[in-house]
Amino acid sequence: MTTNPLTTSPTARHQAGRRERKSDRTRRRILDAAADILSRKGFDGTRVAEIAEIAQLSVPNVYYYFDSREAILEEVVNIGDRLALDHVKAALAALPPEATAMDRICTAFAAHLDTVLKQSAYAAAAMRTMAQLPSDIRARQLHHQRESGEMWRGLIAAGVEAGEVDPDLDPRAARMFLLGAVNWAPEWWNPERGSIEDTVATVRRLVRNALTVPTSATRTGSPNESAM
Amino acid sequence: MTTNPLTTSPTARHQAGRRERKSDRTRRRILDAAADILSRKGFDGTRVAEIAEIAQLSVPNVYYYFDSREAILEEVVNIGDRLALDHVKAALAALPPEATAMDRICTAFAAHLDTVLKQSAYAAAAMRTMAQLPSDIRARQLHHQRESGEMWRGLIAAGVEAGEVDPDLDPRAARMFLLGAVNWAPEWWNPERGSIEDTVATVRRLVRNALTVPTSATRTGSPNESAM
DNA sequence: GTCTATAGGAAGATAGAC
DNA sequence: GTCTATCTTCCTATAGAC
Repeated sequence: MTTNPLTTSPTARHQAGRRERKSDRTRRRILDAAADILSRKGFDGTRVAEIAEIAQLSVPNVYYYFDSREAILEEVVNIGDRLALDHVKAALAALPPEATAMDRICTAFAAHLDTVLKQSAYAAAAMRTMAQLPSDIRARQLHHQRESGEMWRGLIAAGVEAGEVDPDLDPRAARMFLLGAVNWAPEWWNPERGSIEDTVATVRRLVRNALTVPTSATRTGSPNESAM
Repeated sequence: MTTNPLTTSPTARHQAGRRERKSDRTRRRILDAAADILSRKGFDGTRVAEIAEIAQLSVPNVYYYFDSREAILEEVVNIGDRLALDHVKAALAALPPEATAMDRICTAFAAHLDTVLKQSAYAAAAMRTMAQLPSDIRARQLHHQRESGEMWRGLIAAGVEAGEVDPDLDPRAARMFLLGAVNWAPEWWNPERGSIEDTVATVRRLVRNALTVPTSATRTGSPNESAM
């Protein structure tokens, strides 16, 4: 979970342990810079001149490595999507077989939060700019979104089947609300106000509470008691 | 809660029930268009030409009403912030005196969600572009943010004091996670996949579950069991 | 109040020398 | 591979007629 997130980049020619060529490192500096800006300023706010400045090269030099501004941003988003999914899958795979469905759900959200906060500006950028992407880029990443969607859906469904998740919750809405909670974190999280570990621990507890079947004693009336 | 959100706009000359002049209506069309685009495309993605197109007037005409593009967007954000806070306060004021601290918290989040989803593109725009705003605009809205911050902090604190909110949760992180969940909703919510009322009901239940002191039976180990 | 025409400048992208 | 110089397009904003 602490390995270099880009050794598995779609563009990496040589995989395992092989030392990057200078060209690859420059290309990567560009992507790193773009991911950083994209996650902070959004799609239209990400300027090639600023990417070049942070990556410490000239604007034309950026175009030596990429065909267009959009091509850079599309690759950032693709890497981010993949990274987020891979980290969640890796965290799930590391769980002992006796882990409950709820353990798996909490671990998945915790891993996703860890990714967008610490592991990868790419993932943060991908999550925070989804709606802003031009339609052609969105279309090309659709199959990828579907894969993540199915994973999250499956996790929650397993929890419901096991009787560990509150069956009165709309599974889709609950899933999206919790993903939103986590995807929004880069907006407010500040290392000076609390460590990543504490924040991740909070989200674990919050998710577990939120999804667990409540004891009737603590509830007042039906879920729809007052519509607003 | 269904009154026109802009009769209380900072720029409205005549308040209560007085009919708007044509000039005010045009001004408002511009703001409406800007709010819509801003909430979808972010600060840098909002173009004056597109505002003009949606508001059905020419670009120079927009500049007859506003000094600059930034002036439009700043007013949208200010209105949005105010609207969101006012709607939450109104919902809280409408609660019966016997409402518990947890009732108040759920009602507040429900009202906020209702605002960003249904009542106001202004509120959605304000919430979703906070981090993208130029620093001068951010500075001018800071006092406003503080007022909301204090309200939310107070609601949670009251819940903890009343013994209704899980004291093991970090209050700030929990508050920000739940606000994120709600602010993120415009990204995925779709009227065809579920009504606003159902979605609001889900968030009520989710928030109540998330913050309620859990029964020890449903927990496994300490909150920090596995650090990831 | 609303428009057509246009100034002025920023940003994406390319040419071509080194 | 990297740069300086430049082209082109798009966008903010203004001038000035109606």
